[in-house]
Amino acid sequence: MSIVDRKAREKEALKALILKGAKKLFVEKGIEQTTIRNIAEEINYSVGTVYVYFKDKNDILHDLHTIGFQELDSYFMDLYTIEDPKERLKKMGFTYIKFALENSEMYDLMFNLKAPIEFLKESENEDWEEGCSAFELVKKTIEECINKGHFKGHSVEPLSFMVWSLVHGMCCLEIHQRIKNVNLTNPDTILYDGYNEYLKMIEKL
Amino acid sequence: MSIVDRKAREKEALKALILKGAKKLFVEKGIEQTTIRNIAEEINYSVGTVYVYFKDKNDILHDLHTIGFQELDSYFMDLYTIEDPKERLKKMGFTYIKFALENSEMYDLMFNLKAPIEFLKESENEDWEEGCSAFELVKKTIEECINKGHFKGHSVEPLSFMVWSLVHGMCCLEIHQRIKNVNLTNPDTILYDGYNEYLKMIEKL
DNA sequence: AAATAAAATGAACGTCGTTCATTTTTTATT
DNA sequence: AATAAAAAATGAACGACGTTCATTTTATTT
Repeated sequence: MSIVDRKAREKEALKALILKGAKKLFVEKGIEQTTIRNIAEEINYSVGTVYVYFKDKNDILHDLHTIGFQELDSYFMDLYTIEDPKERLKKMGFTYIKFALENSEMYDLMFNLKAPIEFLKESENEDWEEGCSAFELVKKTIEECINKGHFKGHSVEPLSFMVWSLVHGMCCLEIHQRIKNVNLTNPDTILYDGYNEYLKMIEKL
Repeated sequence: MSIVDRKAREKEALKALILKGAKKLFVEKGIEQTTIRNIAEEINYSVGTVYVYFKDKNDILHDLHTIGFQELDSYFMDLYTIEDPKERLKKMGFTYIKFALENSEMYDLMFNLKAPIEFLKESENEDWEEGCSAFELVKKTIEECINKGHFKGHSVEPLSFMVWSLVHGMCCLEIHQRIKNVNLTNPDTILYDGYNEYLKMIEKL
């Protein structure tokens, strides 16, 4: 079975190569501007080959969105050492924003674009695993806070949704260039200033 | 000059007709799925005619995004009768979410899509007027709250940005189908529940 | 009625995602 | 080692996209 195994490995390797090339172009020139032909050319394969390994463009985008969540997880790694849940929640917001700014195309793909969700529907997949586990992390942290006596009068899920929305909203306004085009007294620090308001808010909850 | 005037009126009328047809199709089948050919067919004109009245697709999208802000303004009308600024801020969040849910394609165009911002850049326009005046409304309301003694320790602009981000984030997660695909105990009421957390938070600030 | 100006047209261009008959390469059999 | 069978890779071709512009149609002026 060694040949069969090698074939399987090679298939995986080429699939990974396509994804690697796609991601490079996404970061370089944006998702919208990246075509299947670009990707094929980037890795020196024909257009048809891409379609041997991926059903369609949504398939590629879905796989890349999964990779994005793995990268977000790696950003979150440092958080696990923080004992105090409230401190962890604060830092989580910072890390989340940091990820979004440093990987804006991937962030858009993960949380805004239709492609990954459409792919889930087409493949009749149960639910959005990547989003689920990410949200679980927020919920778990907030639940710990509540267990420690914080956030009196709040419910875990709705509050988690609100906190997620808050940082997500800041990231979206930033990467979609909606805040730098609004007249601000300090446009360069607004994200940092907004995050500080978030910290103050957490303390008051 | 009556003929010149009539010609000008007719030009405006046809431009409005194109925008009307475009908006109808946007709502019906989504912005991504709407083509210039569709729009031309919808209003019984040729493709070329659309390009006589609009520079390109971004031009149409920018004009529609402006119309969207006018519609958002009409949603906000009721708010002006509310004397208490904190009450107004609360209702503003509700109205904002209501608009986003009832006009999700327009909302996406106004606050997420690249087209309107790209059009601004190409036309070397000063800044994003529509976004500015909308943000001014939030800032003004929050400033009134601060003047009345609320939100101690917070600054107007950063807090305005945070509040905007909060409701914007909830709207984005909803219209991009990211919350209904996350395992929730009450997926149907999460937006309402999240908004209630927002109300509680406002009270604690 | 003829000449001029303005408006509308749709064929054509290059590019997109996608398909699939064909070719090339690899593996299995004799 | 030669041949047959299977697997992998290919790229021309299709329909649709945004966009352009020489041409035709309509409206206005002379």
